[in-house]
Amino acid sequence: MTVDAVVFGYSRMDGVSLLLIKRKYDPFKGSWAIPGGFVLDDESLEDAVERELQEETGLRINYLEQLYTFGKPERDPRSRIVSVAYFGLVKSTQFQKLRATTDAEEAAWFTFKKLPKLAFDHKKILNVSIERLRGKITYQPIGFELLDKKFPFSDLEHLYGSLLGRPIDRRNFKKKVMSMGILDELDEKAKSTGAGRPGSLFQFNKATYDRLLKNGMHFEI
Amino acid sequence: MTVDAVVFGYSRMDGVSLLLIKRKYDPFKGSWAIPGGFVLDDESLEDAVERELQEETGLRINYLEQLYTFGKPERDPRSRIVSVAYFGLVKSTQFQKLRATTDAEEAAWFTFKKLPKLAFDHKKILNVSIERLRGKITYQPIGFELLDKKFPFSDLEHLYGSLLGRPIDRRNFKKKVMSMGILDELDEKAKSTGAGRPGSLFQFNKATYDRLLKNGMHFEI
DNA sequence: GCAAAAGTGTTGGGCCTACACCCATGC
DNA sequence: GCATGGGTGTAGGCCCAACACTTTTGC
Repeated sequence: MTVDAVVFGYSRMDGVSLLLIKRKYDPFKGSWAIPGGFVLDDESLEDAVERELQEETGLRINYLEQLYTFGKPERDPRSRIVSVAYFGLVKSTQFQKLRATTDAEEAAWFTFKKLPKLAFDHKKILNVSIERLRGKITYQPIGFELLDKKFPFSDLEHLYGSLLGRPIDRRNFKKKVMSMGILDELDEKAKSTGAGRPGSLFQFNKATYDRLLKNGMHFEI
Repeated sequence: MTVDAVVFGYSRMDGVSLLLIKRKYDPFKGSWAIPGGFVLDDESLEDAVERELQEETGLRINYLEQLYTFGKPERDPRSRIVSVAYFGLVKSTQFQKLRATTDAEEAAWFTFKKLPKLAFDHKKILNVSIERLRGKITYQPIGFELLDKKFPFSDLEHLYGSLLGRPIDRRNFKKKVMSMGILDELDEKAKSTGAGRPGSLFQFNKATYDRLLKNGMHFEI
């Protein structure tokens, strides 16, 4: 029994990126792989994921959900190993921090366009994750988990645009999101990035979202 | 490592029902439980589910997908056992057939209103399944997997009505489903049930559905 | 003929899409 | 002042929800 964690991060520069580690031991020593490892006898699957991520990358994730369990008898060359894959998101602020420790020579972020070859069946696991992420952002407000606590509206727009792979109409998108009433507009402007007019900062209001959910509200982009 | 299979069936009489077995051995000997068992060393998780179902109930399922993996250390009193739960649907024709064999004294269908107390954490597994089923029928055409190959339109309507727990407008529902173009109307009438006018029979056209999917069609009820 | 279920259209309102110009800032 | 990105409103069309009477069958 192992757990693996497909962790996504986001930055305005690079768009959505994937967290990988370089394997320090055989099999696949030196290959890039999704972080993960064996589940201890007395820990839950979620605890195992968070422990492994902490050990291998030093990152603390912000959102975690179970993705899928991969159990083909031949998926690991050592022996029969079933892996429960999780799907995680980190806030943009955490995006830079990375620390290499005992189980991995290195950990790094990769954009989808510059992915290295992955160990085991991790490419397959990644594909399932990307599909899940793409699907899920349209009916659950998980996009906010990738942004800072306070963010300019254009960050959200760029995130959705890059994930959905199609241009988004700025006016319509903002109208739709704001009409849900789950974003608070702050009395604060983003600091200028050197070009263009700074926008207001926004903040996801989870309390309001939960309340609206209970009353039958339906998030959809 | 075990697998468990939450299997749903449907009949016009009883609505949606759940397949359970009576446990023949400890722990929970004599309790009703979701069918399942240990995964063999050289078989895939899916093969294990189908084998266990065949052994315990004699039923062959028509639709199977992975649901969730339950791995709390304390979920099984014997030892640390992680269970991959699957979610299955059987056609209405298969609904009656049941055979009790080696691992279970008995196997039977239960409606949600008459559920017995379940072994292990199976109640929790069931709840996740029901949620998945309710959610999924609105955006994937899995409802047809519960009906016969040929069915009167009202069966589909009753199925959706009972799963969604709200009345369905017959005219609007039929308009919507038929406009997707994934149902063929046959030159054949349902045999009379003793009351009311018999309706035409319909058949789900998977080939058409797959073709439309590729072209970006979006199933939604 | 009566009870039970199947079949069938229209309309009004709301929502979604398409679309372009001005504003604030840094250099 | 110019380049860059932020902010904003409207109109037309489409889709969806609401709604009731007639037809066929068994008894």
